[in-house]
Amino acid sequence: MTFEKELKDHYFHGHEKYLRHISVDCVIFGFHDNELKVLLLKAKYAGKWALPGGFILKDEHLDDSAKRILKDRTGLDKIYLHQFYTFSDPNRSTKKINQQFLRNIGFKGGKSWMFERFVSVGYSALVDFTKVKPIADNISDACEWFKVNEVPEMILDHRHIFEMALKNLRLQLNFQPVGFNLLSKKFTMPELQKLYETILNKKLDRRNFQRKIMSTGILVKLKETKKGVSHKAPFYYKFDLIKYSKALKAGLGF
Amino acid sequence: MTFEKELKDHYFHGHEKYLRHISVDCVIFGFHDNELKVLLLKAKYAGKWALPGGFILKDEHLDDSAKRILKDRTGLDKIYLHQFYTFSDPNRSTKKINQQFLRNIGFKGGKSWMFERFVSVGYSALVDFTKVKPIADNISDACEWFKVNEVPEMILDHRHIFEMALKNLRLQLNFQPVGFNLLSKKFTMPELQKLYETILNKKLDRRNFQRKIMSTGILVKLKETKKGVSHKAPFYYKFDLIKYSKALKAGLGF
DNA sequence: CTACATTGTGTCATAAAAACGCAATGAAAA
DNA sequence: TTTTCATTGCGTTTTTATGACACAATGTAG
Repeated sequence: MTFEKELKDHYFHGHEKYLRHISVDCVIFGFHDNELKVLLLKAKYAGKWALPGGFILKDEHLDDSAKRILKDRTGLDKIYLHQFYTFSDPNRSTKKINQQFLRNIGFKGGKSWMFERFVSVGYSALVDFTKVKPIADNISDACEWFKVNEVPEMILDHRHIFEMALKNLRLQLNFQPVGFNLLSKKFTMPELQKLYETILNKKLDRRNFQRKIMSTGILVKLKETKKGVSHKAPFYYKFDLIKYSKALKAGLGF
Repeated sequence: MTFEKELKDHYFHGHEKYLRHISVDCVIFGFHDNELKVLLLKAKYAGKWALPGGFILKDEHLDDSAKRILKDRTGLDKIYLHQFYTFSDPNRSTKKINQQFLRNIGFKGGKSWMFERFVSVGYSALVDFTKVKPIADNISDACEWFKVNEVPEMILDHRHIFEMALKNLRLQLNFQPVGFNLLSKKFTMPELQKLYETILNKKLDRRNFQRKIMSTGILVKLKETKKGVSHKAPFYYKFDLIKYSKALKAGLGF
């Protein structure tokens, strides 16, 4: 099938395959250059950026939809996604956007399930920036990381969805393996501290942070130090996953 | 319209009024006799208990749906509802239940939007037990409070939904006016402590609890004491709403 | 081989939390 | 009327956690 034919099929027959009125949007966080980032797609023709989102197969758990959608739209695979909120403002209609989109690719309007109201379920994920290679799908012009403090204009209520995800991330910090998911296997103490500072949006005392995080027992100090820094080389650490998961049940206390 | 005609209309024309595939379920908590309780409806014919739930008008925010549904099904009005999770297991089908229901009231099967898959959005609320008079609607046999540790068998995944709501309540305790919503205007210190103990599911030291809660400044001690207890009479307290809402922004720390 | 930015470890003062003591109270029992 | 008893209100002591800061150690750049 050609791209145009596929699209037309999606607009006029997609409701045979997908549930009406329900969609999923994913907020993907990464950490790189000591900055928290979010992964966005540039919607073709609309010109604005969007969260990777999609629709629900008729017999699919939303958790699985989120995984599939993320894979299809960005290439990211085997990512743990976490549902955080459902957005149901009746004005969050994709009708105008979708009609515009259809016109742009040469179709006249008509009736489509895609013009109807959608309630969107928000999922978020934390990924190891260095391990993933995002690839835009064919209805997007680009797929890029943005610093969370410098997100561009987004379609619909995607900015609101993104902000809720960020807020939720703060609440999760003490109860989910946020550090493990966002950092590489091994990392330095300043890197971990910067991650906490970014998510909590406040400065922490370097020495007190070290004492507190080490007292939880979730870290193992490695023999290896970071090379190529023009000052005292910091040690690498890794997570003790067993102690980490135990500690998370009670909460870390940051 | 007669009851039967209304029902038939709902089954075979409801989709013209409501969104397909989406529903709302409400978990209503109350506190009475030093016990946390949940409000359930007894589904007619099914014999099992259920959370008060319902459907979404085509142009309605889910927050408003939840309010409307709660009002219609239990009589509770002006209740602050809080969305906590969306349940999307593809097996959570109401098809069998609804077909049984139709047969029981004398209709043969057929095709109905009510037989299709539903994704349900969970809302929870905290109400002053003494202030509300729950009234069952006409598709329920009863509307009753149950102790959270003694909930009866429920339809579908309603037990799971209820348990998620209870779990969520624990997280809210430090950031939402849980005490204010669940207790009467005035209350004693042991009552407040019991509420915290029930929600947190652990014993607290009476003296340390008093000191900690008073140090937050959210309570005002009244002159009045509780009458008719065969031991030292405890004082009544009320919330200082301004200080309470300020303190909640930073979290109470329980 | 010195300068420099940064790390690793430690100390001290203070605040918060946990554990416990005891007199006061008010209805019920004697 | 007096005593009993469960419970409240207010306190103390001990332990633990937090915040603020000092200083030596280290790896590269100049």
